[in-house]
Amino acid sequence: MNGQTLRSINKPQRKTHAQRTELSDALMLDACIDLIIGQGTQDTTLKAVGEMAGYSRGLAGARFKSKNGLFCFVIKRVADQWRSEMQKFIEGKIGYDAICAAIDAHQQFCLKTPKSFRAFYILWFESIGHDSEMSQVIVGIHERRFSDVKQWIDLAIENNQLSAKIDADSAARYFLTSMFGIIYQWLLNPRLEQEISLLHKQLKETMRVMLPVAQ
Amino acid sequence: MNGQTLRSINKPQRKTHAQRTELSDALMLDACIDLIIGQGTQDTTLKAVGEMAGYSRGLAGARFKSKNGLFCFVIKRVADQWRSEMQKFIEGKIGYDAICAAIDAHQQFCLKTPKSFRAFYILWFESIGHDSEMSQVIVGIHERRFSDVKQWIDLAIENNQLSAKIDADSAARYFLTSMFGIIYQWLLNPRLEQEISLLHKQLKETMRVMLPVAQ
DNA sequence: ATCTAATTGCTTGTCACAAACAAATAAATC
DNA sequence: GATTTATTTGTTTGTGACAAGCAATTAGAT
Repeated sequence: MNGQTLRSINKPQRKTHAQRTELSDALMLDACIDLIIGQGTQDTTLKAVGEMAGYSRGLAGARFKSKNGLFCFVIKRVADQWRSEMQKFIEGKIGYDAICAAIDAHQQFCLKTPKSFRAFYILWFESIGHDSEMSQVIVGIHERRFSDVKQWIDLAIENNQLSAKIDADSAARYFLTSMFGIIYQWLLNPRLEQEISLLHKQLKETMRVMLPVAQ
Repeated sequence: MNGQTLRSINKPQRKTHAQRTELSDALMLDACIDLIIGQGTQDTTLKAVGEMAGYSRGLAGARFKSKNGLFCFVIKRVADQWRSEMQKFIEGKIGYDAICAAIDAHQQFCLKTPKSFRAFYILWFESIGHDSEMSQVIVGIHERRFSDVKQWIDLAIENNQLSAKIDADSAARYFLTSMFGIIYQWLLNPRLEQEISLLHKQLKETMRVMLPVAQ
């Protein structure tokens, strides 16, 4: 972005409707992430999001129907964006390699600390307390991730890289569970970089034990 | 409780001031937990808590100053209650035994699913999104737990039960991190009892590897 | 191409309701 | 009986939600 945030760019005239919504969506996404990080979800208001994005107090509400709707939008957008970043780390890897790559990717994200990553997981963990649409979105993403990881393991077993005795289901679940534990620690105190990096390393070792090679 | 909830017991007359607040505190605690479980924290209002406890709409606010204040109270109360329950499982155990006992205790709680346990962790994870007093309380409890676990390990090393090479700090951190991962999974879907029980078992095995015996 | 009608983005006005606080009442303590 | 403490009631402020209106873009007809 070169120091210049999206928000500060003046919008030229004559836009198509699609461009208009695309722009305002992006600006409000940006504003919402900043607000969540800066003052928490509780104090992030629809009004503030709209105005910080350079629009009226009402736009965020009109676009997303509700505060939960806005947060759902944020989660979906960041999840998509994040998933495609993740693909670069994984490439064609499977089995233990893929898992290590996923761990590395996450660690990179934690260190770089893009605001969106942090806001995403704040919303993620918070959704536990609201029985809203957001929970559904979260559950969806969660299942998608689970089947990704499971497939990495299954493929490696088929490929004879990993032992056929492995229970891919429970290994995948254990992996995701541990990852969420680590992410929670990072949310709690992102400054403990060394400790978080060690946790990632320890998880790799655990997964190595849990995923013995064939024979 | 014998089917009869605290809330339904008629309060006899003439109580001391201490008894009065103790009673209303308990009733509101109970009501708040039920509301959190039933409709999430968002829709749990101070008014509803007061009235469900059998008082006026204003009492919860007057007693706890704010919604966050109420939630802090709930967290502190349940944490204390839960910690003393935990002590029964631990008794004098140290080292790996103590950790296994703690895992067993948690699993018991997950299975029995007392409402307070669930409400507690909902508030716990949710506090991540609010930069309020609650975060401080959570961090405090977290540090207390950490030093407990660390001490179990340190004592066992001093006692020559566990290898002196162990880094108690990082082992304790890894343990707590994994536990939170499991608890999050349980919050997400408490019905997966078998899977959760397996996760606990797997964590025991990991900790066994991470805590080698002396020699 | 150009004018008009319909659609869509965005703004403003308003209502309901919860949090927060002030002030009043009821009960216990001294 | 005076004072303190628990509980209730009254009021303010601000947010979410929605309805109605305005402004810009799009589509259709001539």
